Amino acid sequence: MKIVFFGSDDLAKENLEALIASGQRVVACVTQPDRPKGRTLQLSSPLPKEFALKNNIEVFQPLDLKDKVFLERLRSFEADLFVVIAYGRILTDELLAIPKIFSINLHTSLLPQYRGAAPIQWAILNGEVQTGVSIIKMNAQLDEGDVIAQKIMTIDREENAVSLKEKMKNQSPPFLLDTIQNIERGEFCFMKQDHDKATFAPKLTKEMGRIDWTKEAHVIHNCIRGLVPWPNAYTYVESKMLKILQASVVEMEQLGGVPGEILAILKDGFIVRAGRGALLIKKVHLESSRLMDAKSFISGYKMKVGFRFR
RNA sequence: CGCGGGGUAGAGCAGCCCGGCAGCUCGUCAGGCUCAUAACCUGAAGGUCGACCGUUCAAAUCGGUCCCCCGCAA
Repeated sequence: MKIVFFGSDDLAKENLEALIASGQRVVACVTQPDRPKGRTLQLSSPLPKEFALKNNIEVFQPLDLKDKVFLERLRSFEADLFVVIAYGRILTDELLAIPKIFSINLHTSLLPQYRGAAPIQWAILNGEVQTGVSIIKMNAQLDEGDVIAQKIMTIDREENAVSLKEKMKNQSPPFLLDTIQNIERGEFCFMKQDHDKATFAPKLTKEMGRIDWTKEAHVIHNCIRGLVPWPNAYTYVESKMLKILQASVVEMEQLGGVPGEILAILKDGFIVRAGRGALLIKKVHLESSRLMDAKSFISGYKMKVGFRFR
């Protein structure tokens, strides 16, 4: 099939790669404009762009999706299908109407749950034990289109947003290819989403990462797991921000101390009291320093039992 | 010219302001104590103080140039 691909991140790039490898005719790739990135503010390209160019696929990075010239160029490909994965913008009806069959979107949740920008992270933040990927027929409303296929995936107890996304990068391409083949053969149906059951996964914010040590240990743990690699769960050591990148919930019967206090220092980390339960902190990243294991942090900064994080 | 922190033993840091013996916690190795141990005691190994240039009797420390890492902001 003739496909126009829309996507901007690493998950998109994996799927684009799989589409091309499978022999589908990807005729164009639409992605976000290059943006300044990093400390040096150097312009950087979305991952799918690089990949598309290497494969001699025409790349579009429109600022305005209603731009007449852009729309005309897209029409001129006479594509069968638009495939949209983490493109980062809502497509208009006019755009969605261009392909001969329709436009599909691969979304990283079991819709109607977790519509929006950060479904992977929110599933973990809420302590879900399963999530998945959905392929829907797109309409102009955000993640509301009819479901064509879904794949369920489990979330392990120690899974974090990075490892879960990695799983999806591995498992979504075959799922996407199968689904496209089914569409090609006409072997598919639409399942309406139950809009009453819809939940939302809005963009993450920096503030969400601030650890409230009076919360239950597993809630803080979900925050640590769900907010990597950005914005991360963090607390403060005096005036310096300390990101906590990896931890596990510790079952302890009797807890002394107050929330945020270091209760013990062990070989593989240190234990901090939460509102209920405690956490074994394993990996941290102190402001201005680099990522380090918790034991190194304790060694270098002379942390002692009884120290209290704020 | 966006703001800021940093590079010192295998890891993490102090020392720099005010130049004068290379330090701390952890790890490693050897030995001791112990019913035992991740605890405790004794000892040891391990360094181009990011690189180069300059100042000085003397530079981790002062001045200059460059390289690399990180946080914020975007």
